[in-house]
Amino acid sequence: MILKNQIEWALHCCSLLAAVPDGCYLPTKALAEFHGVPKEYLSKALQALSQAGVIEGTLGPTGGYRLARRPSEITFLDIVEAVEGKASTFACTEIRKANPCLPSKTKTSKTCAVARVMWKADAAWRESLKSTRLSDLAQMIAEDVPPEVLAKSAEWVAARS
Amino acid sequence: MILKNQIEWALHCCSLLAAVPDGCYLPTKALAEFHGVPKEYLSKALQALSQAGVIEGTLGPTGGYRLARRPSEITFLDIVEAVEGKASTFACTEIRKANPCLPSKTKTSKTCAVARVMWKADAAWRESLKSTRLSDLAQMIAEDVPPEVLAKSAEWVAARS
DNA sequence: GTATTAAGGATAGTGATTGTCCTTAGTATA
DNA sequence: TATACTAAGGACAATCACTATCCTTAATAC
Ligand code: SF4
Ligand code: SF4
Repeated sequence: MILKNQIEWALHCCSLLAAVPDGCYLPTKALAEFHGVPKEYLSKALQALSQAGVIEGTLGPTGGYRLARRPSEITFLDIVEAVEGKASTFACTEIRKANPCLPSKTKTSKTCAVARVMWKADAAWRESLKSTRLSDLAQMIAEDVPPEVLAKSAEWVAARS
Repeated sequence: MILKNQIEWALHCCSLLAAVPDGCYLPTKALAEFHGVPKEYLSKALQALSQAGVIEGTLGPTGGYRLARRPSEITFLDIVEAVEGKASTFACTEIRKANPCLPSKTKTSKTCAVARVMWKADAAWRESLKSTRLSDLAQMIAEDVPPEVLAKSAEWVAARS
């Protein structure tokens, strides 16, 4: 079980979109080039983000994408769920129904204990993702990346917005 | 992204193995029949659990599996990691390396901020799984399932141990 | 009108999950 | 000792989700 690689792409793209000047848009082409990933496929992830209302796109030359909200109002969970979906990572196939000791007049009791525990863990994962915002990420990156690289990247983005 | 169905099987099997009388073993055949899943494939999950030291098997007639430790010393995490592996659910392909503004003399700084956040969420998920033990599950099930079904199941298991 | 863009449908290629079959070796019982 | 039963595990094939590419359509700026 592993998250799709689009998750990594989406997170990085949102991080980069946070550097786009106000009122401007950054096209898919630039995002794909910056990260060295296929433009066509990255487009699918961006479409998912757009549908989820995390980013918004506009057409034409000068078109592209920008964040739909301020970085402080976008969480990792928003991005992950846009690409990966909101469904729980644990799927229950109700194998308890096969229990030979279960009378056929099954009163379909509430969801079983196993599923409840797994769903609780899933919720803990999502809660953790929800606790980090895009603005927090920008701050972490600012501490990691040398200022000159950061400035150059911002310039690179601005030139294509 | 979704957990493999063997996770559900493994959890249920461990739950059932907790009902095996002391010194006895329950064979794969019985576990598969009880849950209505293919015996051959379930066997793979049980082998993984065995290798992880969660359960232990023995050969011959009267052979089968039993828990390797007391239910209070087996957590959901033990079972999930035995089947699903210990690797993080987030894989980083280092796409930041493609950044055109990054000088080639990359000093491979520490793992990036994005990965750190994702790994932290992964850790929260595992921590939640770790907090529930097999003995807790038995208690939850005892509250959910009618006593007569519970007794009949225990009888069913004992007859095949 | 032309160039550029997002949106999205259609369709392969790839790889992991799922499932089956078979062999090998250890164990209990008669 | 012979037999029946078991776990362990290797070798596949089938299925399905993920990855990737290509193409069409519609909106926008110039
Ligand atoms: S017992 Fe729980 S996890 Fe198992 S099949 Fe039933 S609902 Fe699903
Ligand atoms: S920035 Fe982090 S998540 Fe992105 S490629 Fe680099 S290490 Fe991986």
